[in-house]
Amino acid sequence: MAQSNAETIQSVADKVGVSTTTVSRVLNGKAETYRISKRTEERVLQTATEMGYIPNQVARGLRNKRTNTIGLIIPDISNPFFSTIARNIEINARKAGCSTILSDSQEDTQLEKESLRLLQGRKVDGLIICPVGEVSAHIEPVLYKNIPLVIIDRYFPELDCTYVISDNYKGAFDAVSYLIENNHRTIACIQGRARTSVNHERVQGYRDALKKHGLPLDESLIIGESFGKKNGYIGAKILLNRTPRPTAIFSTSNLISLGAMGAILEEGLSIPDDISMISFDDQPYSDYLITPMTTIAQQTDEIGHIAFKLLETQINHEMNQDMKPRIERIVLPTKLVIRKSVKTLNK
Amino acid sequence: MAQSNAETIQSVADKVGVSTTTVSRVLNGKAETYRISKRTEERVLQTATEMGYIPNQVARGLRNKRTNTIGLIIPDISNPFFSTIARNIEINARKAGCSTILSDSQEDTQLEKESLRLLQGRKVDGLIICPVGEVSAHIEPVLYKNIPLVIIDRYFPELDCTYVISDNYKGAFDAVSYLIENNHRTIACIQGRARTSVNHERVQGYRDALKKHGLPLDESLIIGESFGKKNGYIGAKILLNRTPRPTAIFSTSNLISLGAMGAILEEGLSIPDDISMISFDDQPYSDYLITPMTTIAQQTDEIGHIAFKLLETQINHEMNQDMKPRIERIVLPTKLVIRKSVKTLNK
DNA sequence: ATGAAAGCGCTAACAG
DNA sequence: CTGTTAGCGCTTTCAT
Repeated sequence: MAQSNAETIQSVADKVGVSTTTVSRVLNGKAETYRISKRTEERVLQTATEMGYIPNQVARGLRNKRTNTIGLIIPDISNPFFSTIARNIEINARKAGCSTILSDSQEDTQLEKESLRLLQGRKVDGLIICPVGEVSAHIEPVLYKNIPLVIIDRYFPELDCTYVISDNYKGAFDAVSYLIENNHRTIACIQGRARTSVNHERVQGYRDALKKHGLPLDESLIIGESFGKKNGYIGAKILLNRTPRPTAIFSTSNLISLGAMGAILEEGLSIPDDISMISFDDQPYSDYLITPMTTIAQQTDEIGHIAFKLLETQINHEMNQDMKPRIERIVLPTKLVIRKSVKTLNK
Repeated sequence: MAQSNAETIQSVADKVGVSTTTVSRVLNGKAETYRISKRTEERVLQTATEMGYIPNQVARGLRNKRTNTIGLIIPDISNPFFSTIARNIEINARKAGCSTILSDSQEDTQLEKESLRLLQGRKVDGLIICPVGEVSAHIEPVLYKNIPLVIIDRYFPELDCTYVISDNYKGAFDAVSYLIENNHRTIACIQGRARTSVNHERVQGYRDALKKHGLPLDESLIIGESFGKKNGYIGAKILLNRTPRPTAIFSTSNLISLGAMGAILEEGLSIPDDISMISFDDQPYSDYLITPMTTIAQQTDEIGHIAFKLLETQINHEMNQDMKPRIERIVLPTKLVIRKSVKTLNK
């Protein structure tokens, strides 16, 4: 290994002239418990520092059956929505003395499955997964094995598992209601990956908002198949060439919106004069877009923070052989951030 | 551990009725080498699969002195510039059978130092660091210990170490030259974190472009102290209230630009009519900003890809006790992406 | 107040 | 063609 000549507890013990047991005890702060003399303790501590001794966590992990490591599976870490969550998870994990192994599933269930196996092999103490989200069968075994697990962003109704998500239904409902209140009647929806909870709930919020306000539902106004930029572009292209053209687009992700903006500009149209837009996911740049974007903001910081705390709880229960902590289902409220991308139409 | 009751190589061996050695050999694809009977091989393989056996990588790591793990230290994983790089590193690492331990240093040298220690304790096979970048003393020991290391984005002239960076000097030089060619004469520069190579070179590119075109250098037009959004806001605020007002701002990062845009809008000014802007870092949204931003694009995908490949080379040399591979200094060209944020002034 | 020895799960040297 | 044994670096039981 790169660090093959690294110091070991043995080399420290040799230098001080004590046993490895003593060194281990001192280094783990158990000098008191084992009534090790102050003098010995100090010498061990000092020698370890002098030698630049760094405990081998791999060996500790093997021995202790606890690696102080968590696994994090994310569909696309380059998406700022996910990277913000990842950041918060990592920062909280580290504060708790945990390292984070990152795995980008590239929105591919097969890769997600492999990651799961990989991380189990690495004996992570727990897992936080933002699943691709169409199927959950490969995640069930994790549950059976009692590996602490928290799911974020996309959940599975059929899976009895702690999760932290946004209130996607209400977020969408609020967004579309806002469009309707501004007298929009032909409202399109560019959806993301079908058969994910996130998409399902956002589209359901869209449907129900129309219904609640007594508007007809035109299924052909719901279009799209992924949360990516390209899908937004294609979706908007199609929608813009419909007659009558929708007066507003509800976009179910930040990247979809970017793609849709591309299409709208390309068609020589402007937001909100020719078409209004409202988008899921607030971003640092939302204020500075050609038309400052009215968005549904999610509490990304909180998602990461809460997810780790819940995982930590599970891990501690597991280690202490306590009975399993209760399954938590955290749904965080979203917030409508009104900017300039929605025009008030005449009645 | 969460997975305390997981299958081991022993339980597989027991079930098949062979020794652990045989199981290990089969599972590591060495059945041929050790001339293990086809029948035994098949039974081992099948039994392992049936039992859902997953090799314990912690134990393997300890035994093999190779963990198939790399450490990645990044100053802010929520910044899309870094998260794109991280994504490419993770994807390439995984292809090579390596897991990535992520550490967010939060632009804090002290945390970076701690991460370094942590990752060494975890016996990573190699490290990719995007350093905070002001000092390098804490990184030197890594080099002494012959731990494979690749530095990205920000490097240290005094450190004899492989790195992958962008041609920041030329990028900045090109950007400012472009402004000058468009007849700008009072050009401000909002800089990032002082005493980082990235900042130094970008500012130097700025200076030299002015010089080359025979323009005077006004030090008071160089302002700022971090790569963050807030710094951009403050910097622009100050610059806009100068008389005469600069006609253009060269912004040294994507986040600085966002902050600067905020200040410009707040002052009721418009880009590029009242003030031109050119910014380092191309982003998916650059096209859709209030004024589509003219940028210096870096090859973020390549940075991650190359960094991992170079690290892999070092790791393999290290493992084979070959002589050390040569230190590589990769400087990737940047590209000027012209959009609408720079106005051509009258001569 | 301290140490010897066993063992976490795995691989490799050596032995047949 | 297969198995026995030692040992990676650490913690902990048991012993003194």
